[in-house]
Amino acid sequence: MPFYTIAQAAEKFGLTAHTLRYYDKEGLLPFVQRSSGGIRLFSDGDLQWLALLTCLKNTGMPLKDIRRFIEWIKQGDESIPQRYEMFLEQKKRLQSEIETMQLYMKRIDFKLWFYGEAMKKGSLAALEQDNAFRKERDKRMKELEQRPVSPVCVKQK
Amino acid sequence: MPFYTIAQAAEKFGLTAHTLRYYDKEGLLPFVQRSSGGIRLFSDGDLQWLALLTCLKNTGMPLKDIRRFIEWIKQGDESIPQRYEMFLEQKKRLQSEIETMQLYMKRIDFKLWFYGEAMKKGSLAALEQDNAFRKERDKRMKELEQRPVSPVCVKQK
DNA sequence: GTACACCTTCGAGTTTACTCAAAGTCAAAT
DNA sequence: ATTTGACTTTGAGTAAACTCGAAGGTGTAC
Repeated sequence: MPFYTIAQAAEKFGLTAHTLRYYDKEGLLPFVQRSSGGIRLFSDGDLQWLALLTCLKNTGMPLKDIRRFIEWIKQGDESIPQRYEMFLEQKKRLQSEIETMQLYMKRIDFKLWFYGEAMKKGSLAALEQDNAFRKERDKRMKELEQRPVSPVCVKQK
Repeated sequence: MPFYTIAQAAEKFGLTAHTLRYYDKEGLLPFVQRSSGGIRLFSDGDLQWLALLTCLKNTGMPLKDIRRFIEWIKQGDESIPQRYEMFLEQKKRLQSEIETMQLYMKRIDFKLWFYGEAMKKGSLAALEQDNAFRKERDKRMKELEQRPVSPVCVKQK
């Protein structure tokens, strides 16, 4: 089966048909064909493109930068260095994002430990009585970085 | 020095004073004291709280969920299990986020390799001529996962 | 004592990426 | 042939998190 409907394509990437039509309107799906009746036909190549699109979008690239990338593709070979550069930047951004996420993970693990101890004791006041706990807590807190979070790009759902 | 101004506090977390005032208005800074003249005084404890706030926010928690967490804190000991549960969920979410980011990294590395090869050859048409390249490309493309993009929460900047 | 940066509140505006409603069209099944 | 349900377009509306401007108070340096 060579083609997918908009709903099938959307489903494969956790999007809605609405969203794909929006992307199309915004010029982000430049290669999708139409049937004689005007219905969008998503080929395997289009799904590959969608995989790349969602990769870029979900790693923090704004839709307008993706549009610029499409312009570069349309320009052909002369824009290859710009495209390389773009992916290099995106890699850097993603690397620093992952590192930041790992620091956040440590903070969340700390709170899990903290509330786990609190549940054992039954109350926060009781925890504060415990010298051994306070010492351990201070030690663990010191290991948490207080970092000035650079261009972080995680969004709320 | 026991207190920081709003601008100093903002700077430590890569925010603006405007944003901190917005957070305060939204009830997200419930413990910040004021001077006799009404000026916000950020203590070390407040900075700790800001570190946690930015951690939760930047790992995808909406401000309204953070507000709910504040309500739990105000309720005292009886809400400790809910708070533990909240951090457990946040940990799961962050883990899956990091895994997804690592998959995206593979896709970006693939494109870097691809455009790197293209730059060596000088044109995409020339690349397509090269049997060895096509074989290697197909092999690498097969290793890219096409799907697992569940509740991803990275945002554009 | 006045300049000046920084603080205040309030409320309106912006950005980004959707998200949906309405009204109509297409294609397969009965 | 009609019905069903997924598809189409246009254009308006929404949500979240800021972001800014206006008008005015505060406090320290010269």
